[in-house]
Amino acid sequence: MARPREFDEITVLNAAIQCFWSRGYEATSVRDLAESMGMTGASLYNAFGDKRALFRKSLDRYVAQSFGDRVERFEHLPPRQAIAAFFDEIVTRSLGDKKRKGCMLINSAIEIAPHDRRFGRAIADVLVEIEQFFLRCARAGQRDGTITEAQSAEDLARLLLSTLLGLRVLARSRPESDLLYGVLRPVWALLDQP
Amino acid sequence: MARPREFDEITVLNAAIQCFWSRGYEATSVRDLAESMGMTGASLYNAFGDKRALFRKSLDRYVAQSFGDRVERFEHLPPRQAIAAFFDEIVTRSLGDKKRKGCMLINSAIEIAPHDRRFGRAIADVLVEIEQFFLRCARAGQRDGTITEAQSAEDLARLLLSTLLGLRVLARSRPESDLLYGVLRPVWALLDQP
DNA sequence: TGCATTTTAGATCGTTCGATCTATAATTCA
DNA sequence: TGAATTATAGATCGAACGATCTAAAATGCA
Repeated sequence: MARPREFDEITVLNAAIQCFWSRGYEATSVRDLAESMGMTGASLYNAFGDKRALFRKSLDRYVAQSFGDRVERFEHLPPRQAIAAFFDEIVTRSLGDKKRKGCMLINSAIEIAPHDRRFGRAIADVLVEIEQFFLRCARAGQRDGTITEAQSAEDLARLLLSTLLGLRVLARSRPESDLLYGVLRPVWALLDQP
Repeated sequence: MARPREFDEITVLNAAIQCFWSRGYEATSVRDLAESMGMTGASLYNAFGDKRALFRKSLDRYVAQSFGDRVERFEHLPPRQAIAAFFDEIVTRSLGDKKRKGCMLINSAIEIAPHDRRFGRAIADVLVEIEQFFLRCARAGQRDGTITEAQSAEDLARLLLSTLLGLRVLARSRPESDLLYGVLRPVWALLDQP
């Protein structure tokens, strides 16, 4: 039919993710994006619409890759272990995050969710998905006796979600091992209490 | 000596805080600021230096007003009550925050701390101050028997700091009463365990 | 009352922003 | 092979950006 694209959509989208992830939405210019993606501005607009649409596509892909993949890898573990593995990976990645990019989802929740209804809804929906992952773990753990029943599974899931967000923010400004593991120790004590 | 200023520094700084607080640093233009502060761009630059210096002054004043004032009001309470009052106020304010501005300190920790060494250090220092407030409360509560000794005061302070950040992020995208109080219930259970 | 000093208002600096235009190159289908 | 379609490159659009300049206005001190 027509001339084929010279770029690979996945490759250039990964480049866009890196831009938005490390600098945020406002501070990333279309010229930054075009250069990093190895294409001209015209091609970028032709392929993705506008800056906002490209950001949306980048964020969707980021979420699918990071959170979706993590759930997939851990969900089949024994529930108490799944929670531990999930947070261990978060802390390990945070401590190794030299550029302090943090989590693109949470960065976006702060920077643009409150100013854009569509993004706000999309991001809130992902937070609900994460909460529900924790809820499934908490319920299964309560059933098999590895997680306390002193607190409702719903509240435990809420605490774990809040802890995830707290760790991510903390790591962006104080990526200290003692601090991050220190946050988790009381949480583990709570999950494990009789 | 010279012509006196026509503006009140506190008044215009409060206006600047509102701008940066609701829109963030990058998305706030100097023209936005000048109009909200009721002065011309020239006066703004003459009085505050540049946009970055104005942001710094706004953030310092915000921190002194919000966190400093809160510590002052709660620090003399019985320690367990001080912690409860602190978080009750956070949740109440978050639920009543129609414009979802969140916390300017935490928004800044995400948006600019990683990209600016001076800001990063300043913001990290405030997070340390907050942690130390929680640490003083935890230690005093352990002494008077109102807070568990099953966890170290240091770890309890870290958990409370993380919970504060988590609640603030959560509230910005899902300001739901059940969710925020649900995060806190297991934390209270942890503090109160024998 | 003039001189020195500072703040004001308004225009404007050069740069960069997101976005688009034109023209050319590359492909499929008839 | 020619017509139709789409992607490319490079120039460029008007608007907005942070920041500055000039000149007028307002003060204290001599």
